[in-house]
Amino acid sequence: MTIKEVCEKYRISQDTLRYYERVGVIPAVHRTKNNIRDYTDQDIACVENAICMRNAGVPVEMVVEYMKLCQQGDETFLARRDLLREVRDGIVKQIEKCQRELERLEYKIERYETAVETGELVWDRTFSLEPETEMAACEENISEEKV
Amino acid sequence: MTIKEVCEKYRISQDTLRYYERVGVIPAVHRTKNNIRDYTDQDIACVENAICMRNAGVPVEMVVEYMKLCQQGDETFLARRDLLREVRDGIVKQIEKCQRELERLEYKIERYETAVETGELVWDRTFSLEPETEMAACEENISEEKV
DNA sequence: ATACAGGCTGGAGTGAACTCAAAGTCAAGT
DNA sequence: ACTTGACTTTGAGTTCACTCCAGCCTGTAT
Repeated sequence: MTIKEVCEKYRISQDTLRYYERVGVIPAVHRTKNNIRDYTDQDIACVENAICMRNAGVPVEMVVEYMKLCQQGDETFLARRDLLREVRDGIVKQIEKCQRELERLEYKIERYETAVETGELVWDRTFSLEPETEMAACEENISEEKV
Repeated sequence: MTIKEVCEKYRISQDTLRYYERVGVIPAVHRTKNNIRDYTDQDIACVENAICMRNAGVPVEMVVEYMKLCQQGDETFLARRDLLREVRDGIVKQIEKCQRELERLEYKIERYETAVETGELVWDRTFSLEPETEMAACEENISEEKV
C-alpha cells in the first residue's frame, strides 16, 4: 500500500505519516527497491494503533515508548501492560473531566433556552457577568486533578 | 482575592491567569488603587468557567468568543446558546472517541495480562509487531471524524 | 524525448497555549 | 533608609504536533 492510499484511508496527511515514522510513532515502513514506502499489514496495524492513541489524546512521546517496547520482544509484556494501564487511566480521567463539563453545559444551555424565550437570564445563583452554579463541582474537578 | 490565592486555589500559574486576561479568556479583572489584581466573585466565576472549558479541551479562541458575547448583554442569549451547543457537541464527540479507544485498551491490557502469565502473546488475529484486532472499529472512528 | 505525477529527504516554519525573564512599582518590616 | 517580597508590564522563548518547502529521483504516458 502506498503512502497516498494510506493517508486517504485514514484521512491524515502524508507529512504526518512520514513524521510519525521519523519520530518513532510507527517503526520504519517497508520500502520498494526504489525506496518508496510500501505499507505492509503490520505497518498499517501500527498506523492504526498510532492514530487511535493520538485520537484519544495520548502524547506522541508515549506512543513512541509503546512502539519501542513492542519492537523489543517478549520480555516487555509487563512494561507494555503497565504503559497501557497508565494510558487508560489518563483517558478515564479525561473522560470524567469532559463529562462534568458536559453537565455544566447542558445546564447552561437549558438556561439560555429559557432566556431566549423570556428575554431574561436567570440562574439559581446569580452573577452579573458569567454565572456558575456548579462552582463546587468545578473546584472539585480541579482539586482532583494533580492530587 | 489576590492572583496568588486564585492560582493556588485552582492550581494554575499566575502567568496563565494573566495570559487568560490578556487574550480575553476572562475579562479585565478588578484592581486595587495600586493596580494590583483583586479578583471579585464575578472574576472568579469567569476563571472557573474558563478552566472548566479548557479542561474539556475547548480552544482558547472559543472561550474568548463566549466571554465576548457574555459582555455584550441580553441580545446575545441566542448566540451564546448556539456557541455552547457547538461546544457540547464537540465534547460529546471527543468523549465517544476516547471511549472507543478505552475499549481497545482494555482488550489489549487483558491480552497482556495473559501474556505475562503464559509468556506468549496471543491475539484473535495475529500480527508480528503491533496487533490490532479492532481494525474495523478503528477505521470507523477515523471515518466519522471529518465527514 | 520530455513532461508529469508521485515519491523521497532534510530542514525550516507554523499555530496554539502557555512560560519565562527583565525591569520596574509599591507597601510592610527592621 | 533600606531590604524584601509580591505584584506589575512587555516582549521574547518554549513545547508540542504537525506542516510546508526546496531540491532531487524515477516510472509511465504522449
